[in-house]
Amino acid sequence: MEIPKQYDSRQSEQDHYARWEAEGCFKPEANRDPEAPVFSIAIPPPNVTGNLHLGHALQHTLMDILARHKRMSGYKTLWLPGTDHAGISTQLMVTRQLKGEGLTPQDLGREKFIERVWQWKREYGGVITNQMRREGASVDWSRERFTMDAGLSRAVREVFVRLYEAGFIYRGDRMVNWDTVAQTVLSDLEVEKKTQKGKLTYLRYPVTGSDGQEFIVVATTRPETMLGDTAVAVNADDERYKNLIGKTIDLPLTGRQVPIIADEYVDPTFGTGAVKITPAHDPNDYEIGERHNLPHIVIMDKHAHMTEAAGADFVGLDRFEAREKVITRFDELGLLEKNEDYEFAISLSERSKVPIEPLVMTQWFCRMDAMRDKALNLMRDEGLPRFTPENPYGKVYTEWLENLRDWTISRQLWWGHQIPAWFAEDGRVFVARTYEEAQAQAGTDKLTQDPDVLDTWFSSALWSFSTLGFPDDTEDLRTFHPTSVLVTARDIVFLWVSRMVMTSLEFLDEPPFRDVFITGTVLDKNGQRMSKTKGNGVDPLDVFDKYGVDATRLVLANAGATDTRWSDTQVESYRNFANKIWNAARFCLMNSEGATIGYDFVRHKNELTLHDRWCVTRLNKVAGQVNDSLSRYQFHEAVYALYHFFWDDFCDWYIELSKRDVSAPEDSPARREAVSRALSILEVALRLLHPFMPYITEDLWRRLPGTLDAGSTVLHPAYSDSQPTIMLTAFPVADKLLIDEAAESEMNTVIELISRVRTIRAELNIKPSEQLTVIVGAQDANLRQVISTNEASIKRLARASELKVDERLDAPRASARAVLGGGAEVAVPLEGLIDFEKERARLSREMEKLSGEAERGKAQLTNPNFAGRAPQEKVDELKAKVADTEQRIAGLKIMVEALG
RNA sequence: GCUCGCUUAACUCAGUGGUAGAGUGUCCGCUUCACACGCGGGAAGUCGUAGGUUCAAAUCCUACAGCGAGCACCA
Repeated sequence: MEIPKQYDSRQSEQDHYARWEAEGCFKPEANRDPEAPVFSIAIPPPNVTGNLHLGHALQHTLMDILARHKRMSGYKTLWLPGTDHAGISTQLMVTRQLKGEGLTPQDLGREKFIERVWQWKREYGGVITNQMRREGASVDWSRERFTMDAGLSRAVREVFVRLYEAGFIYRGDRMVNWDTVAQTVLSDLEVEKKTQKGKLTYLRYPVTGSDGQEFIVVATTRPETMLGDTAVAVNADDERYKNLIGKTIDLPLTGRQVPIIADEYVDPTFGTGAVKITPAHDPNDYEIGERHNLPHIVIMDKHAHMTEAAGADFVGLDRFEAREKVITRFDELGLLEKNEDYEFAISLSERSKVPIEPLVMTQWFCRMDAMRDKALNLMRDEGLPRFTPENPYGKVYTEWLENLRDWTISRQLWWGHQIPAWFAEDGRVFVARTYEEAQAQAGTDKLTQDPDVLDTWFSSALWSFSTLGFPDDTEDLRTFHPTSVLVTARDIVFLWVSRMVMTSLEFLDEPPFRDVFITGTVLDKNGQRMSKTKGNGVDPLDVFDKYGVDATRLVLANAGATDTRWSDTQVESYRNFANKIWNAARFCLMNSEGATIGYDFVRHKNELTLHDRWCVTRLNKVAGQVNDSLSRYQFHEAVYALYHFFWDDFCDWYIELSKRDVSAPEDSPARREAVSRALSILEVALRLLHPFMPYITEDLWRRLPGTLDAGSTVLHPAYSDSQPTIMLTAFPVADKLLIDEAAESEMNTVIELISRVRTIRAELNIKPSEQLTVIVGAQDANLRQVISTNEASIKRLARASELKVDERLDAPRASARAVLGGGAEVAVPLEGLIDFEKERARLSREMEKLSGEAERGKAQLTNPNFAGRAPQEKVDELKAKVADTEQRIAGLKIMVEALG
């Protein structure tokens, strides 16, 4: 046979993906059953500038498992791929590229710049999608979407116009988060809080008319903003300041007098109980300013440089330089009370990592209250979307929605969806789907479009339906929406998940998905988040190269919703598993002449060996478990069940026991039958494994005899006119006719007997080549029957030349002994090898252990409370267990006596 | 500050109201005709601490400790 001894994952990863794609296996149209149920997933579109990381690989693996499982189960399955235009990061990236050529975006102008971004996208935008092919992702590439393509842009304009017309979208002046590096406004969700060590500076403000004798002291982390103060606020109930309310202070360095006002916001117990108010540069101060009609003095520009309003001494300074200078000046004036160390939370731009500057600006906003309420109702009335894991996501989702504020949707960028609003020369604004429509509305062609673009998440919020053809009423939209499940990372539950729910309810009157699965986070081996800055990231492609895609997928499937520390040893163990699968198949194939798959275990029920019946039972139970686990998104359960079925049941027992028949004479029917059965079980196992390990299963499946024959394939009926591929076979389900409980318990007896003998061998250091005599004593006739019937199996795996079975254990004194369940006893005569003392000690130790168990069991049984209150089933269970244990103890006692 | 999660064998993690499991590692023995990325056998855990509920708690409840996450933050 030309099959190599070791599985080469790279080889099989090369061969199959292109064919699957070319033959249309990923397309829902492959399913020809008009009645087929539908399963659809919209991919969380990765950032087009990005490279694949393990977080993507995790999400994609889980989605692919679900998609392949449903597809094989006969669902018309669509997994729709695509990428996101990622406004800020893409623009920054291309800007950086230009910088290398000594150019700025302004040098190019808007149009040329955007062209340049598209050029960049054409060149590098395919990186991540090609990496997805390597993962084996069964997405329908013919439906790939990009948030900036024509269809999605149209959906964005449509939604914007409708929301504007409904009064949800408005343009207005409000305090916003300004990113001084990216030069754009950001939404609240794009701002991250970080605790930072800094200074809390206490400034003395002289009360007007007190001749520098009376001060009010304020504390601040941003002393430079004092240049824009227009009030000092105190709490009306604060005795210390009550008499000052209504007076003014002389604001140092500015020559201004500003009022002392009373506001509830001020906490008298914190700091000095007096707060400087800078309405133009602080969100809280802004609110207070609104309440008291305070003037705004803008002392900082969009680059965080001081303006002329800050005074001649400060104009042009950076905010941090200004801070130092203010402190110095106060010190010089004797107005610096103190400057103490302080830890506080600072707002940083998620993207630029620089402190956010709160500024009052004219921006576009979206009112969220009405849409929010629909989403909250959906959760309250129908419990949708259903989050897995339920905690904490169901709760934080709801809480976040309840506290939702208006959404800043405009961005001062060039790359993105330009806002469909046009201004006339007189300042009037016209919102329309097209320029022509705006012209018609305005009655003039002297219109300028708003230069701003929309938040990238505005287009992402439409992703579940814009990708399917919205606003047109397409067949795809009718067929595949709502999608079945969303699989995504936890950091975008608010940013994306909640917004998709709101827009979908608003525009389609239905949720975008019923289920949301939130994946865990892949951490480094020390439990740290992987990040570029820390340099602790693991590149999935390296892992694929080293261990194979299939092995990597198993690690990720096993992680599921749980945070997981990445370790090579885990991938390695699954790489070994893949090799195990390879070699099990290799064994079957090496003997496959004249054999075929598709053995009918029901029809040949009476010809089967015990291990056949047992393995088929296990196989069907595992099929049931896998289906059940996947329906609950418990990926790790499915992986566990498959791993242990394949390795322990199929390889360690079934194949080992099949070897006797498989090594029968070449052309004997017994041999062909045995190999056909093994091949058939293997074939079903490969199908069960396929969603998890697509490459190795396809590779091996194609080598099995009979799989590629048009007449005898096991393709799912819905795909009967497709080319044979394991992808389109029927996913196995548990077949009651093939579950044989008696076979399981009989096989357990055989396994226990063999294991006991093996243990004796190992403990007494008997050479594997030594053939033993095994003597069994059992009162139970059925037990004797089972053992006799499987004599050949037992002899083979216990390496025994002789097996004697009788009602009583009749063995020479010089024997090693052990007890089995059901009152059976086993002895292995070992003349000259038995150290009677040691043997007695060994048996006594065993006896002690069992005695302890029996004692505890009996104590429980005699406890009237237990007998009275525990369910009968549990009582019976324990009774049986104690009886068996006592039987074993009795057996051991006799054995010790037999040693003399 | 609030909310949530985690704490089980040396390591990484499953798990369940009824006498503790896996993988890796470790120890012993193996060129057993698919596989040394393997085969057979073994050792190894007061299931974070303290209470409570229960016939029975590692599992449910309460408090505490440690770790982590999210949200909100007071100048």
